[in-house]
Amino acid sequence: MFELDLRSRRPIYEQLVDKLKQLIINDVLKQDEQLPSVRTLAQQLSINPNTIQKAYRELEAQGYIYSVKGKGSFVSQMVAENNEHQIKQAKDQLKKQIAEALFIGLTVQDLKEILEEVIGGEPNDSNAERK
Amino acid sequence: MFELDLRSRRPIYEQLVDKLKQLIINDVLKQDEQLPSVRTLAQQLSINPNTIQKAYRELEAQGYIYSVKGKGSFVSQMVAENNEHQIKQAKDQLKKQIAEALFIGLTVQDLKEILEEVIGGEPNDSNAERK
DNA sequence: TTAACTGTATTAGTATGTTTAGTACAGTTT
DNA sequence: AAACTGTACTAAACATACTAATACAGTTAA
Repeated sequence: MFELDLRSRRPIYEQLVDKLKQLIINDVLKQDEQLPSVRTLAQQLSINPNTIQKAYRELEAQGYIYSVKGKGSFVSQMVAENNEHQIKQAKDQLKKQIAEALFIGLTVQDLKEILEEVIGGEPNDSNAERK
Repeated sequence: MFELDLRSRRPIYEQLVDKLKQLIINDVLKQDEQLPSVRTLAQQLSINPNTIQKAYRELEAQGYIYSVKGKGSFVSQMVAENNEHQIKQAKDQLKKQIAEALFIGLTVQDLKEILEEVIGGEPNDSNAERK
């Protein structure tokens, strides 16, 4: 399903959270699609089921998936409600990131290109309402 | 000089690296300005000098400061040369971050505002050359 | 030269976090 | 009932972060 760097100083469960987020965001894993079970995925990746569970728990806490005992774990639909804190955090982080990018040498042109590139693949959301 | 959250799960030295980066990027610490010595800063922050040193070592590795034995640590001038890898990394990370921001509910309008906001405080760099 | 500063290195001990292993229990599906 | 699902718990191994103490080398000013 994907590759992990077991030798990295970055915890496996964090790598897992990141990879799965990307799959969900990029719509590779679609809404309500079932994720592999903790045991199955653990076997596929040759790591401990507890590590998978930790990643799933984190993803559930962040609202990316939901788990049902006895059934499985599924991709949840992202709702912009109740996310004010998360949104503010994302904004702050982006500001930092952009300032740092400029500092190390990216041009304003670079940034605009990146923005256009990412927006290109997204449905136009600029009329969306958020309470 | 700044505040640290000793109770955070985030390592102290990482918080230090982050704070100092921000000070350098925002020109609070200016080029060739001397940073507090590892011992002085350690005393001010009530933490171990080794932890400061670890942060300084990391900042030096990332090119933000340079240290001279017997003299001290100083803010270095950021050069866009030799940073191709770092720049590519920053671009990739920004793309990820933006995609995630859109996913959790930020609008394209939000992103454009953020970009304008950060660019506003920066010298216009769009004519800069990078080999 | 000496004293007091600077960065740097090393060793050891403690604490915390990550990962594995094993076991167990509850709910679902066939 | 059997085989799957998520979830919880304990114990041990291991890695990392941090502190503490000490030491050494280079710089600077008295």
